[in-house]
Amino acid sequence: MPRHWLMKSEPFKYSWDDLVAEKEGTWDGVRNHRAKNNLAAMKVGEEAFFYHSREGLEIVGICTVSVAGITDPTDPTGKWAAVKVKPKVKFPTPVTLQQIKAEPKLADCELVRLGRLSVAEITPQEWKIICKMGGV
DNA sequence: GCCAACGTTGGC
DNA sequence: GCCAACGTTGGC
Repeated sequence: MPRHWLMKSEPFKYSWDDLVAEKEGTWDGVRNHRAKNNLAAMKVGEEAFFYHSREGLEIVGICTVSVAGITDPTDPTGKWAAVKVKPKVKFPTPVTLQQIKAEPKLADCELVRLGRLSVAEITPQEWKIICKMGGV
């Protein structure tokens, strides 16, 4: 059973459009153990929402894990994990944080509960609801 | 090994 | 720009 994820990025650092332009992006720079555990658990082919934090505050699309279980190239100690992702689809309607908080079924997802977690897991039910809200 | 102080993240 | 939440650090 593939798991689902949500990855946060600040759009002025690395946005959805940047990922699309690059075709494949390395998700690195994570320095939080819980986020790292999520990164390390990802498998090739699993899908993740791409969320814009600080600015936008919305899920803008879905990306697919293309390379899993690599060590973070930006980390000199080699202790942190990273993955590579490819853009899959852009949401016709981005799903905002307000919408997620307003939906009782989504109100206790990791994204809302652990606001500062940069890589969160999404349950299959939450995944379906958010896809529908995004118009996919 | 505990806990207070401090730094960082991210929503508002 | 502020502040709450959380992680990390360092003194004891």
